[in-house]
Amino acid sequence: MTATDDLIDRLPEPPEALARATSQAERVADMLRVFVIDGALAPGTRLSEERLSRKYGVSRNTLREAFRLLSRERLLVHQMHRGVFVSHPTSDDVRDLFSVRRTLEIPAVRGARHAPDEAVAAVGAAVAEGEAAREKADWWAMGTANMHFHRALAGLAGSARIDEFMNQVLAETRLVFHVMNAPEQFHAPYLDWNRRIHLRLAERDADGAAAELSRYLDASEEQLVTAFTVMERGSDGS
Amino acid sequence: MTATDDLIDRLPEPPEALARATSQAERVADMLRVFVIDGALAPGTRLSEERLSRKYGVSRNTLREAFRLLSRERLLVHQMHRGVFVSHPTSDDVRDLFSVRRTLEIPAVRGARHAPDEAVAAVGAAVAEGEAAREKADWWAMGTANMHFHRALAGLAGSARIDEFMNQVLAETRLVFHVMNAPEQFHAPYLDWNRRIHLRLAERDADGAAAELSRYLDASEEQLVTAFTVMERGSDGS
DNA sequence: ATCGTGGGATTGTTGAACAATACTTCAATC
DNA sequence: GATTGAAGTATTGTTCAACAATCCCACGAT
Repeated sequence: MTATDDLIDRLPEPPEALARATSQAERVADMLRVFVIDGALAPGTRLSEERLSRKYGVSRNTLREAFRLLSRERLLVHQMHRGVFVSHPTSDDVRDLFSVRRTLEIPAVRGARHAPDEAVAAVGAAVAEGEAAREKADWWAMGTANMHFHRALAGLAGSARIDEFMNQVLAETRLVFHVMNAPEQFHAPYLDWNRRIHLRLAERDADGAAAELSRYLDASEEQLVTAFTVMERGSDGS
Repeated sequence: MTATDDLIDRLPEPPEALARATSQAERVADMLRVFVIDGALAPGTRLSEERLSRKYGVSRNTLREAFRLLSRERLLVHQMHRGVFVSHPTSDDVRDLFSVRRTLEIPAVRGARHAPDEAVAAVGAAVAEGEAAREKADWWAMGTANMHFHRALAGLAGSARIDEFMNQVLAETRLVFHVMNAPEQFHAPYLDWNRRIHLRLAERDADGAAAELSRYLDASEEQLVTAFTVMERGSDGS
């Protein structure tokens, strides 16, 4: 045990990125994930193995690995011998997604008394991001900011697994907006709500923030579900 | 629209299994999952693609698809150009797992007032299963029953996504017991606690049940983390 | 209009090949 | 004696081509 060893031991922890040089399949999955979330691939679209593998110059096997990853995130659904399709959430899914969000977000906010300041600051940053997007009337960016806001709320829990789960849930929630044609103005009314919630958090009024959030989620779910059922009734060819 | 159509519309919903004839990769994943959870494959073990594919008569490509599935469940970890290994959770993971379980289970129990009777009955069934296992001094079965108990608690929330997430969390929790050598007696003291929680639930005293559960989780985490840190200190060759 | 029955297209799985990377061994060096 | 450097070896990453299994669609028979 020399002095050099001591110094090396005191070096900072390795950045997470070091562990994983990304594989081709993951890169393909990342690309497709963006396509799905951004709506370049509409819900219900079938993803042909042959065409995609030719288009992006990867083998079918690699592509299939990417499909598996995204299926696990519920962004794609895989049907035996039929192929993979972009998920097409139903109103039941919407209800389930909100149920999950209530479960994750509200306890996280309520427990925010013990959350580190940076976590609360992340919430504030997302609010600011949303307001900046509203200035520019950039609806798509507003949706993204809203996602970041709720991700930051869940992040107050300080759990890596919850963070990951929440990411999936939010990605799926975004799909819901693509299923309905009227996507992004939905977020606009909620911006002020976001700011109120952050204000409470900043004052460390966790219960107040949680109560606001609860009402927020109720209202948002209500609005989405009604819009959704109307749409489902309409597109149902009976 | 004939009378026949009417009758067909009224037929029960399709059983979930119908949608998915299982693929080979999924079957392999199912098998490996059991191996990992039951401890036939110790944490840290490397899974050689070549040997496994020869042993089980599947191609490397298929095997790799199975690996991806299990990696997503955190039962295996994949390192580029090194292979996949059975996960080896740390005490940090234990804390995170309990954080998740608190987040999922406690709200589910607290909201159990509106849960259907069958969901509460499932909790009772898991308690009975555990007591039967204790009779026979079958520690492994007791662990399984305890898993079922907590899965049933999370099931009170009535969300498909939470059910799935909880399943993963519990599978991972089971891995934790394999990391420590003294695995299954840990469950024994908690059986009576389980029964108390179910009793409160049956009386629809949701808050009381949630309070009991909260104490349960605190105690269980405390016990596991201490055992774990002792062990980590020991195996750390410094 | 409904029900079989093909043919055509797509996915499921395999096996082999080669490239890229990590591990091991051993000699050279300080 | 311990560390470094440079082989060779083993394993994974990715692609490709082939064939089997299954689904979809269109056509014709009832």
